[in-house]
Amino acid sequence: MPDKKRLTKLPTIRRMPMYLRMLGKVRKDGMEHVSSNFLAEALDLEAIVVRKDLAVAGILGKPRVGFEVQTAIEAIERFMNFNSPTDAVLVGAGHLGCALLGYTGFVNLGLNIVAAFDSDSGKSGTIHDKPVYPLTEFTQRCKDMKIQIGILCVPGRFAQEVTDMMVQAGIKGIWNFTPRKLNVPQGVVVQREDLAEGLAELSVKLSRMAQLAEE
Amino acid sequence: MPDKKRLTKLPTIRRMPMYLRMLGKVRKDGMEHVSSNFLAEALDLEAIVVRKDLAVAGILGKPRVGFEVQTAIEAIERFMNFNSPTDAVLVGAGHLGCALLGYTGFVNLGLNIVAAFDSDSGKSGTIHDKPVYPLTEFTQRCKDMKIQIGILCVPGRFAQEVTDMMVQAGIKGIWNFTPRKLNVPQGVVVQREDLAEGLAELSVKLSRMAQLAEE
DNA sequence: GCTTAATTGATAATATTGTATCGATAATTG
DNA sequence: CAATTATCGATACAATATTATCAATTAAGC
Repeated sequence: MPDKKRLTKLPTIRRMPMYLRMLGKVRKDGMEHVSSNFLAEALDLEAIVVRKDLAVAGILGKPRVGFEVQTAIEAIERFMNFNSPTDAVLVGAGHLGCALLGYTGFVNLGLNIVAAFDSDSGKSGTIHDKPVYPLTEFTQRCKDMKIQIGILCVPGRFAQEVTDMMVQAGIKGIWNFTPRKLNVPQGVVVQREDLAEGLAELSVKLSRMAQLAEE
Repeated sequence: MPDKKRLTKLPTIRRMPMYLRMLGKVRKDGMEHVSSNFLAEALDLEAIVVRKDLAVAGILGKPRVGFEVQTAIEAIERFMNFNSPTDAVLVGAGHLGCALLGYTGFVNLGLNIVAAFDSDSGKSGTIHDKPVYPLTEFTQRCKDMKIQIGILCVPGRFAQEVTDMMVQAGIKGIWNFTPRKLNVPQGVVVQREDLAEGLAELSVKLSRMAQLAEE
Protein backbone atom coordinates (compact mmCIF):
# COMPACT_ATOMS: atom_id res chain seq x y z
CA MET A 1 0.00 0.00 0.00
CA PRO A 2 1.46 3.35 -0.99
CA ASP A 3 1.99 5.99 1.67
CA LYS A 4 -1.43 7.17 2.61
CA LYS A 5 -1.21 10.18 4.86
CA ARG A 6 -4.15 12.50 4.73
CA LEU A 7 -3.51 16.19 4.69
CA THR A 8 -5.62 17.60 7.46
CA LYS A 9 -6.91 21.16 7.34
CA LEU A 10 -6.58 21.13 3.59
CA PRO A 11 -9.29 23.72 2.94
CA THR A 12 -7.61 26.03 5.40
CA ILE A 13 -4.31 25.62 3.64
CA ARG A 14 -5.88 26.33 0.29
CA ARG A 15 -7.40 29.54 1.61
CA MET A 16 -4.10 30.91 2.85
CA PRO A 17 -3.11 32.55 -0.45
CA MET A 18 -6.39 34.47 -0.43
CA TYR A 19 -5.69 35.82 3.01
CA LEU A 20 -2.18 36.71 2.04
CA ARG A 21 -3.34 38.59 -1.01
CA MET A 22 -6.01 40.50 0.84
CA LEU A 23 -3.75 41.26 3.77
CA GLY A 24 -1.20 42.61 1.31
CA LYS A 25 -3.78 44.89 -0.22
CA VAL A 26 -4.95 46.00 3.20
CA ARG A 27 -1.40 46.78 4.21
CA LYS A 28 -0.88 48.77 1.04
CA ASP A 29 -3.95 50.75 1.99
CA GLY A 30 -2.23 51.67 5.19
CA MET A 31 -4.38 49.69 7.60
CA GLU A 32 -2.53 48.23 10.54
CA HIS A 33 -5.33 46.08 11.87
CA VAL A 34 -8.10 44.15 10.26
CA SER A 35 -11.04 42.26 11.71
CA SER A 36 -12.15 38.78 10.77
CA ASN A 37 -15.37 40.36 9.69
CA PHE A 38 -13.66 42.66 7.27
CA LEU A 39 -11.65 39.85 5.73
CA ALA A 40 -14.68 37.64 5.53
CA GLU A 41 -16.65 40.30 3.75
CA ALA A 42 -13.87 41.01 1.31
CA LEU A 43 -13.29 37.36 0.52
CA ASP A 44 -16.82 36.05 0.57
CA LEU A 45 -16.30 33.85 3.60
CA GLU A 46 -17.74 33.59 7.08
CA ALA A 47 -15.96 35.51 9.80
CA ILE A 48 -15.64 32.40 11.89
CA VAL A 49 -13.83 30.62 9.09
CA VAL A 50 -11.35 33.42 8.93
CA ARG A 51 -10.74 33.34 12.66
CA LYS A 52 -10.22 29.60 12.67
CA ASP A 53 -7.92 29.68 9.69
CA LEU A 54 -5.80 32.42 11.15
CA ALA A 55 -5.68 30.54 14.43
CA VAL A 56 -4.27 27.53 12.58
CA ALA A 57 -1.46 29.70 11.30
CA GLY A 58 -0.85 30.80 14.87
CA ILE A 59 -2.26 34.28 14.49
CA LEU A 60 -3.96 35.86 17.48
CA GLY A 61 -6.25 38.84 17.36
CA LYS A 62 -7.22 41.41 19.90
CA PRO A 63 -10.86 41.98 20.83
CA ARG A 64 -12.30 45.15 19.40
CA VAL A 65 -9.26 45.65 17.16
CA GLY A 66 -8.81 42.55 15.10
CA PHE A 67 -5.58 41.15 13.75
CA GLU A 68 -2.34 42.94 13.22
CA VAL A 69 -1.86 43.01 9.48
CA GLN A 70 1.89 42.82 9.32
CA THR A 71 2.13 40.10 11.93
CA ALA A 72 -0.52 38.07 10.19
CA ILE A 73 1.25 38.29 6.84
CA GLU A 74 4.48 37.11 8.36
CA ALA A 75 2.79 34.31 10.24
CA ILE A 76 1.11 32.97 7.12
CA GLU A 77 4.30 33.18 5.12
CA ARG A 78 6.09 31.27 7.80
CA PHE A 79 3.34 28.72 8.24
CA MET A 80 3.13 28.07 4.52
CA ASN A 81 6.87 28.12 3.88
CA PHE A 82 6.40 30.99 1.51
CA ASN A 83 9.31 33.00 2.77
CA SER A 84 12.00 30.65 1.55
CA PRO A 85 11.42 30.62 -2.21
CA THR A 86 11.75 27.32 -4.03
CA ASP A 87 13.17 27.22 -7.52
CA ALA A 88 10.99 25.63 -10.16
CA VAL A 89 11.12 24.89 -13.83
CA LEU A 90 8.30 24.63 -16.30
CA VAL A 91 8.07 22.21 -19.18
CA GLY A 92 5.87 22.94 -22.16
CA ALA A 93 5.87 26.56 -23.28
CA GLY A 94 2.48 26.50 -24.94
CA HIS A 95 -0.18 29.02 -24.11
CA LEU A 96 -0.80 27.70 -20.64
CA GLY A 97 2.90 27.46 -19.94
CA CYS A 98 3.42 31.03 -21.08
CA ALA A 99 0.52 32.20 -18.97
CA LEU A 100 2.10 30.64 -15.92
CA LEU A 101 5.51 32.07 -16.79
CA GLY A 102 3.96 35.51 -16.93
CA TYR A 103 2.08 35.26 -13.69
CA THR A 104 3.84 37.46 -11.19
CA GLY A 105 1.88 36.32 -8.16
CA PHE A 106 3.80 33.12 -7.57
CA VAL A 107 6.85 34.76 -6.00
CA ASN A 108 4.67 35.82 -3.08
CA LEU A 109 3.81 32.17 -2.66
CA GLY A 110 7.36 30.98 -2.50
CA LEU A 111 7.57 29.77 -6.08
CA ASN A 112 10.35 31.03 -8.25
CA ILE A 113 10.15 29.82 -11.83
CA VAL A 114 13.70 30.08 -13.06
CA ALA A 115 13.42 28.56 -16.53
CA ALA A 116 11.20 26.83 -19.02
CA PHE A 117 11.83 24.00 -21.43
CA ASP A 118 10.19 22.99 -24.65
CA SER A 119 10.73 20.15 -27.04
CA ASP A 120 10.46 22.64 -29.89
CA SER A 121 13.88 24.21 -29.77
CA GLY A 122 12.53 26.98 -31.95
CA LYS A 123 10.96 28.36 -28.80
CA SER A 124 14.32 28.84 -27.12
CA GLY A 125 14.95 32.39 -26.01
CA THR A 126 13.04 34.22 -23.33
CA ILE A 127 9.38 34.49 -22.43
CA HIS A 128 8.33 37.05 -19.87
CA ASP A 129 11.99 37.47 -19.04
CA LYS A 130 12.43 33.81 -18.23
CA PRO A 131 14.88 31.76 -20.26
CA VAL A 132 13.49 28.97 -22.41
CA TYR A 133 15.75 26.05 -23.23
CA PRO A 134 15.40 23.02 -25.47
CA LEU A 135 14.18 19.99 -23.62
CA THR A 136 17.38 18.14 -24.34
CA GLU A 137 19.14 20.33 -21.80
CA PHE A 138 16.57 19.60 -19.14
CA THR A 139 18.25 17.06 -16.93
CA GLN A 140 21.61 18.72 -16.82
CA ARG A 141 20.27 22.16 -16.08
CA CYS A 142 17.89 20.94 -13.40
CA LYS A 143 20.65 19.09 -11.65
CA ASP A 144 22.94 22.08 -11.87
CA MET A 145 20.33 24.38 -10.41
CA LYS A 146 19.12 21.84 -7.85
CA ILE A 147 15.51 22.36 -8.93
CA GLN A 148 12.89 21.16 -6.48
CA ILE A 149 9.65 21.72 -8.37
CA GLY A 150 8.57 20.95 -11.89
CA ILE A 151 5.54 22.43 -13.58
CA LEU A 152 4.11 20.13 -16.21
CA CYS A 153 2.30 21.85 -19.07
CA VAL A 154 2.91 19.46 -21.93
CA PRO A 155 0.24 17.68 -23.96
CA GLY A 156 -1.08 14.66 -22.12
CA ARG A 157 0.65 12.06 -24.24
CA PHE A 158 4.06 13.32 -23.13
CA ALA A 159 3.12 13.67 -19.50
CA GLN A 160 4.64 10.47 -18.16
CA GLU A 161 7.75 10.75 -20.25
CA VAL A 162 8.51 14.23 -18.97
CA THR A 163 7.59 13.17 -15.46
CA ASP A 164 10.22 10.46 -15.60
CA MET A 165 12.75 13.05 -16.68
CA MET A 166 11.78 15.25 -13.79
CA VAL A 167 12.16 12.46 -11.30
CA GLN A 168 15.46 11.54 -12.85
CA ALA A 169 16.63 15.12 -12.47
CA GLY A 170 15.90 15.06 -8.76
CA ILE A 171 12.67 17.04 -8.74
CA LYS A 172 10.60 16.41 -5.63
CA GLY A 173 7.29 18.06 -6.44
CA ILE A 174 5.37 18.12 -9.70
CA TRP A 175 2.56 20.52 -10.43
CA ASN A 176 0.63 18.62 -13.03
CA PHE A 177 -1.52 20.55 -15.46
CA THR A 178 -2.14 17.56 -17.68
CA PRO A 179 -5.20 15.42 -17.13
CA ARG A 180 -3.09 12.29 -16.68
CA LYS A 181 -2.23 10.31 -13.64
CA LEU A 182 1.51 10.37 -13.15
CA ASN A 183 3.51 7.46 -11.84
CA VAL A 184 6.19 8.67 -9.50
CA PRO A 185 8.35 6.92 -6.94
CA GLN A 186 7.85 7.40 -3.23
CA GLY A 187 9.19 10.68 -2.02
CA VAL A 188 7.91 12.65 -4.97
CA VAL A 189 4.61 14.48 -4.62
CA VAL A 190 2.24 15.37 -7.40
CA GLN A 191 -0.28 18.15 -7.34
CA ARG A 192 -2.92 17.73 -9.99
CA GLU A 193 -4.58 20.80 -11.42
CA ASP A 194 -7.69 20.07 -13.38
CA LEU A 195 -9.77 22.93 -14.70
CA ALA A 196 -12.54 20.52 -15.52
CA GLU A 197 -13.30 20.25 -11.81
CA GLY A 198 -14.19 23.88 -11.54
CA LEU A 199 -16.20 23.69 -14.70
CA ALA A 200 -18.15 20.75 -13.35
CA GLU A 201 -18.92 22.73 -10.24
CA LEU A 202 -20.05 25.73 -12.23
CA SER A 203 -22.18 23.55 -14.43
CA VAL A 204 -24.04 22.05 -11.51
CA LYS A 205 -24.45 25.38 -9.74
CA LEU A 206 -25.92 26.82 -12.90
CA SER A 207 -28.41 24.07 -13.42
CA ARG A 208 -29.53 24.28 -9.80
CA MET A 209 -29.93 27.98 -10.21
CA ALA A 210 -32.02 27.44 -13.33
CA GLN A 211 -34.22 25.00 -11.45
CA LEU A 212 -34.74 27.50 -8.66
CA ALA A 213 -35.78 30.08 -11.20
CA GLU A 214 -38.40 27.76 -12.63
CA GLU A 215 -40.04 27.11 -9.28
CA MET B 1 -28.16 37.44 4.25
CA PRO B 2 -27.23 36.40 0.72
CA ASP B 3 -28.55 33.15 -0.66
CA LYS B 4 -26.78 30.49 1.28
CA LYS B 5 -27.38 27.10 -0.24
CA ARG B 6 -24.64 24.59 0.20
CA LEU B 7 -23.78 22.35 -2.67
CA THR B 8 -23.85 18.84 -1.34
CA LYS B 9 -21.73 16.07 -2.85
CA LEU B 10 -19.36 18.64 -4.19
CA PRO B 11 -16.28 16.44 -4.27
CA THR B 12 -18.25 13.84 -6.14
CA ILE B 13 -19.32 16.38 -8.70
CA ARG B 14 -15.79 17.57 -9.17
CA ARG B 15 -14.60 14.04 -9.82
CA MET B 16 -17.11 13.41 -12.56
CA PRO B 17 -14.97 14.80 -15.38
CA MET B 18 -12.20 12.40 -14.40
CA TYR B 19 -14.52 9.46 -14.67
CA LEU B 20 -15.84 10.67 -17.96
CA ARG B 21 -12.38 11.03 -19.39
CA MET B 22 -11.27 7.64 -18.23
CA LEU B 23 -14.45 5.93 -19.34
CA GLY B 24 -13.99 7.48 -22.76
CA LYS B 25 -10.49 6.11 -22.96
CA VAL B 26 -11.66 2.71 -21.80
CA ARG B 27 -14.40 2.72 -24.42
CA LYS B 28 -11.90 3.63 -27.11
CA ASP B 29 -9.88 0.63 -26.00
CA GLY B 30 -12.87 -1.52 -26.75
CA MET B 31 -13.79 -2.49 -23.21
CA GLU B 32 -17.48 -2.82 -22.55
CA HIS B 33 -17.28 -3.19 -18.80
CA VAL B 34 -15.03 -1.77 -16.15
CA SER B 35 -14.75 -2.42 -12.44
CA SER B 36 -14.58 0.17 -9.71
CA ASN B 37 -11.21 -1.26 -8.89
CA PHE B 38 -9.90 -0.64 -12.36
CA LEU B 39 -11.12 2.94 -12.39
CA ALA B 40 -9.76 3.56 -8.93
CA GLU B 41 -6.37 2.25 -9.93
CA ALA B 42 -6.29 4.33 -13.08
CA LEU B 43 -7.35 7.50 -11.33
CA ASP B 44 -5.54 7.16 -8.03
CA LEU B 45 -8.68 6.83 -5.96
CA GLU B 46 -10.21 4.25 -3.67
CA ALA B 47 -12.55 1.77 -5.27
CA ILE B 48 -15.25 2.57 -2.80
CA VAL B 49 -15.12 6.23 -3.73
CA VAL B 50 -15.67 5.29 -7.33
CA ARG B 51 -18.64 3.08 -6.52
CA LYS B 52 -20.27 5.73 -4.38
CA ASP B 53 -19.72 8.44 -6.95
CA LEU B 54 -21.15 6.34 -9.75
CA ALA B 55 -24.10 5.49 -7.54
CA VAL B 56 -24.78 9.19 -7.11
CA ALA B 57 -25.00 9.54 -10.87
CA GLY B 58 -27.45 6.64 -10.86
CA ILE B 59 -25.08 4.08 -12.29
CA LEU B 60 -25.49 0.46 -11.20
CA GLY B 61 -22.89 -2.21 -11.63
CA LYS B 62 -23.13 -5.95 -11.82
CA PRO B 63 -21.20 -8.12 -9.42
CA ARG B 64 -18.25 -9.86 -10.97
CA VAL B 65 -18.53 -7.70 -14.10
CA GLY B 66 -18.43 -4.11 -13.05
CA PHE B 67 -20.07 -1.17 -14.77
CA GLU B 68 -21.22 -0.95 -18.35
CA VAL B 69 -18.96 1.63 -19.93
CA GLN B 70 -21.37 3.12 -22.42
CA THR B 71 -24.22 3.31 -19.95
CA ALA B 72 -22.00 4.93 -17.37
CA ILE B 73 -20.81 7.58 -19.79
CA GLU B 74 -24.33 8.48 -20.74
CA ALA B 75 -25.46 8.56 -17.14
CA ILE B 76 -22.72 10.94 -16.11
CA GLU B 77 -23.36 13.21 -19.06
CA ARG B 78 -27.01 13.32 -18.17
CA PHE B 79 -26.38 13.81 -14.48
CA MET B 80 -23.95 16.62 -15.11
CA ASN B 81 -25.91 18.28 -17.88
CA PHE B 82 -23.00 17.76 -20.22
CA ASN B 83 -25.07 16.57 -23.14
CA SER B 84 -26.80 19.87 -23.78
CA PRO B 85 -23.89 22.17 -24.53
CA THR B 86 -23.98 25.69 -23.17
CA ASP B 87 -22.57 28.55 -25.17
CA ALA B 88 -19.91 30.63 -23.51
CA VAL B 89 -17.75 33.60 -24.29
CA LEU B 90 -14.34 34.45 -23.01
CA VAL B 91 -13.05 37.90 -22.18
CA GLY B 92 -9.35 38.61 -22.13
CA ALA B 93 -7.37 36.94 -24.88
CA GLY B 94 -4.07 36.93 -23.10
CA HIS B 95 -2.03 33.81 -22.67
CA LEU B 96 -4.42 32.19 -20.26
CA GLY B 97 -7.39 33.12 -22.39
CA CYS B 98 -5.74 31.67 -25.46
CA ALA B 99 -4.89 28.51 -23.60
CA LEU B 100 -8.52 28.07 -22.65
CA LEU B 101 -9.66 28.84 -26.19
CA GLY B 102 -7.40 26.12 -27.46
CA TYR B 103 -8.43 23.49 -24.96
CA THR B 104 -10.55 20.96 -26.80
CA GLY B 105 -11.70 19.06 -23.76
CA PHE B 106 -14.45 21.47 -22.75
CA VAL B 107 -16.95 20.35 -25.38
CA ASN B 108 -17.13 16.97 -23.67
CA LEU B 109 -18.09 18.85 -20.54
CA GLY B 110 -20.93 20.75 -22.11
CA LEU B 111 -19.05 23.98 -22.60
CA ASN B 112 -18.95 25.54 -26.03
CA ILE B 113 -16.80 28.64 -26.24
CA VAL B 114 -18.20 30.49 -29.23
CA ALA B 115 -16.20 33.68 -29.14
CA ALA B 116 -13.64 35.74 -27.32
CA PHE B 117 -13.38 39.45 -26.65
CA ASP B 118 -10.46 41.68 -25.91
CA SER B 119 -10.16 45.36 -25.17
CA ASP B 120 -7.20 45.48 -27.52
CA SER B 121 -8.98 45.50 -30.85
CA GLY B 122 -5.69 44.62 -32.49
CA LYS B 123 -6.34 41.09 -31.30
CA SER B 124 -9.50 40.77 -33.35
CA GLY B 125 -9.47 37.89 -35.76
CA THR B 126 -9.41 34.24 -34.82
CA ILE B 127 -7.55 32.25 -32.21
CA HIS B 128 -7.74 28.49 -32.37
CA ASP B 129 -10.57 28.85 -34.88
CA LYS B 130 -12.62 30.96 -32.49
CA PRO B 131 -13.53 34.51 -33.46
CA VAL B 132 -12.10 37.31 -31.36
CA TYR B 133 -14.00 40.59 -31.24
CA PRO B 134 -13.29 43.98 -29.72
CA LEU B 135 -14.77 44.37 -26.30
CA THR B 136 -17.01 47.17 -27.52
CA GLU B 137 -19.15 44.63 -29.32
CA PHE B 138 -19.51 42.48 -26.23
CA THR B 139 -22.96 43.29 -24.96
CA GLN B 140 -24.67 43.24 -28.32
CA ARG B 141 -23.14 39.99 -29.44
CA CYS B 142 -23.81 38.23 -26.15
CA LYS B 143 -27.42 39.24 -26.22
CA ASP B 144 -27.76 38.16 -29.84
CA MET B 145 -26.26 34.76 -29.11
CA LYS B 146 -28.05 34.37 -25.78
CA ILE B 147 -24.81 33.55 -24.04
CA GLN B 148 -25.14 31.85 -20.65
CA ILE B 149 -21.58 31.61 -19.45
CA GLY B 150 -18.74 34.10 -19.35
CA ILE B 151 -15.11 33.21 -18.79
CA LEU B 152 -13.19 35.99 -17.17
CA CYS B 153 -9.48 36.11 -17.99
CA VAL B 154 -8.74 39.81 -17.76
CA PRO B 155 -6.24 41.44 -15.44
CA GLY B 156 -7.63 41.79 -11.95
CA ARG B 157 -8.21 45.53 -12.08
CA PHE B 158 -10.76 45.11 -14.87
CA ALA B 159 -12.51 42.16 -13.29
CA GLN B 160 -15.48 43.95 -11.77
CA GLU B 161 -16.00 46.19 -14.75
CA VAL B 162 -16.19 43.27 -17.16
CA THR B 163 -18.33 41.34 -14.70
CA ASP B 164 -20.84 44.14 -14.73
CA MET B 165 -20.90 43.99 -18.52
CA MET B 166 -21.49 40.26 -18.37
CA VAL B 167 -24.36 40.61 -15.97
CA GLN B 168 -25.77 43.37 -18.11
CA ALA B 169 -25.58 41.11 -21.14
CA GLY B 170 -27.64 38.46 -19.42
CA ILE B 171 -24.88 36.04 -18.52
CA LYS B 172 -25.84 33.68 -15.69
CA GLY B 173 -22.57 32.01 -14.80
CA ILE B 174 -19.10 33.47 -14.59
CA TRP B 175 -15.96 31.39 -14.51
CA ASN B 176 -13.58 33.73 -12.78
CA PHE B 177 -9.88 33.32 -13.37
CA THR B 178 -8.96 36.58 -11.70
CA PRO B 179 -8.07 36.63 -8.04
CA ARG B 180 -10.81 39.14 -7.28
CA LYS B 181 -14.11 38.74 -5.57
CA LEU B 182 -16.87 39.65 -7.98
CA ASN B 183 -20.04 41.41 -6.99
CA VAL B 184 -22.96 39.97 -8.84
CA PRO B 185 -26.71 40.17 -8.32
CA GLN B 186 -28.75 37.23 -7.11
CA GLY B 187 -29.32 34.68 -9.79
CA VAL B 188 -25.81 34.87 -11.17
CA VAL B 189 -23.30 32.31 -10.03
CA VAL B 190 -19.55 32.74 -9.89
CA GLN B 191 -17.01 29.99 -10.00
CA ARG B 192 -13.64 31.11 -8.79
CA GLU B 193 -10.54 29.44 -10.16
CA ASP B 194 -7.42 30.17 -8.21
CA LEU B 195 -4.21 28.44 -9.12
CA ALA B 196 -2.67 29.63 -5.91
CA GLU B 197 -4.78 27.12 -4.02
CA GLY B 198 -3.15 24.20 -5.74
CA LEU B 199 0.24 25.73 -5.26
CA ALA B 200 -0.43 26.14 -1.55
CA GLU B 201 -1.34 22.50 -1.33
CA LEU B 202 1.77 21.43 -3.20
CA SER B 203 3.91 23.61 -1.01
CA VAL B 204 2.62 22.05 2.18
CA LYS B 205 2.81 18.52 0.82
CA LEU B 206 6.41 19.15 -0.13
CA SER B 207 7.45 20.50 3.22
CA ARG B 208 5.80 17.58 5.00
CA MET B 209 7.60 15.23 2.68
CA ALA B 210 10.88 16.95 3.45
CA GLN B 211 10.22 16.60 7.16
CA LEU B 212 9.52 12.91 6.77
CA ALA B 213 12.80 12.50 4.93
CA GLU B 214 14.67 14.11 7.80
CA GLU B 215 13.28 11.75 10.42
C1' DG C 1 -25.43 -28.14 -10.98
C1' DC C 2 -22.23 -26.87 -7.16
C1' DT C 3 -18.43 -24.40 -5.57
C1' DT C 4 -15.45 -20.61 -5.80
C1' DA C 5 -13.98 -16.01 -6.64
C1' DA C 6 -14.90 -11.33 -7.85
C1' DT C 7 -17.51 -7.56 -7.31
C1' DT C 8 -21.28 -4.82 -6.06
C1' DG C 9 -24.30 -2.05 -2.80
C1' DA C 10 -26.14 -1.32 1.78
C1' DT C 11 -25.10 -0.11 6.29
C1' DA C 12 -22.34 1.55 9.78
C1' DA C 13 -18.32 3.82 11.69
C1' DT C 14 -14.94 7.43 11.48
C1' DA C 15 -12.82 11.67 10.21
C1' DT C 16 -13.04 16.12 8.62
C1' DT C 17 -15.05 20.46 7.86
C1' DG C 18 -18.16 24.06 8.76
C1' DT C 19 -21.34 26.63 11.97
C1' DA C 20 -23.42 28.36 16.24
C1' DT C 21 -23.15 29.96 21.00
C1' DC C 22 -21.35 32.47 24.45
C1' DG C 23 -18.28 34.19 27.99
C1' DA C 24 -14.00 37.03 28.05
C1' DT C 25 -11.54 41.12 26.75
C1' DA C 26 -10.23 45.52 25.23
C1' DA C 27 -11.32 50.01 23.12
C1' DT C 28 -14.82 53.69 23.09
C1' DT C 29 -18.27 56.65 24.89
C1' DG C 30 -20.59 59.32 28.15
C1' DC D 1 -14.34 55.54 35.72
C1' DA D 2 -18.41 52.76 34.60
C1' DA D 3 -21.27 51.14 30.86
C1' DT D 4 -21.41 49.80 26.20
C1' DT D 5 -19.99 47.64 22.16
C1' DA D 6 -17.15 45.22 18.95
C1' DT D 7 -14.44 41.46 18.56
C1' DC D 8 -12.03 37.41 19.72
C1' DG D 9 -11.39 32.38 21.13
C1' DA D 10 -13.08 28.22 23.31
C1' DT D 11 -16.39 24.87 23.26
C1' DA D 12 -19.89 22.38 21.56
C1' DC D 13 -22.72 20.98 17.70
C1' DA D 14 -24.06 19.78 12.95
C1' DA D 15 -23.17 18.66 8.29
C1' DT D 16 -20.39 16.49 5.01
C1' DA D 17 -17.05 13.31 3.23
C1' DT D 18 -14.35 9.24 3.60
C1' DT D 19 -13.49 4.58 4.90
C1' DA D 20 -14.65 -0.08 6.69
C1' DT D 21 -17.51 -4.19 6.92
C1' DC D 22 -20.16 -7.57 5.08
C1' DA D 23 -24.06 -9.97 3.01
C1' DA D 24 -25.88 -10.53 -1.70
C1' DT D 25 -25.18 -11.51 -6.46
C1' DT D 26 -23.29 -13.05 -10.60
C1' DA D 27 -19.92 -15.29 -13.72
C1' DA D 28 -16.59 -18.90 -14.25
C1' DG D 29 -14.56 -23.34 -13.36
C1' DC D 30 -14.92 -28.00 -12.03
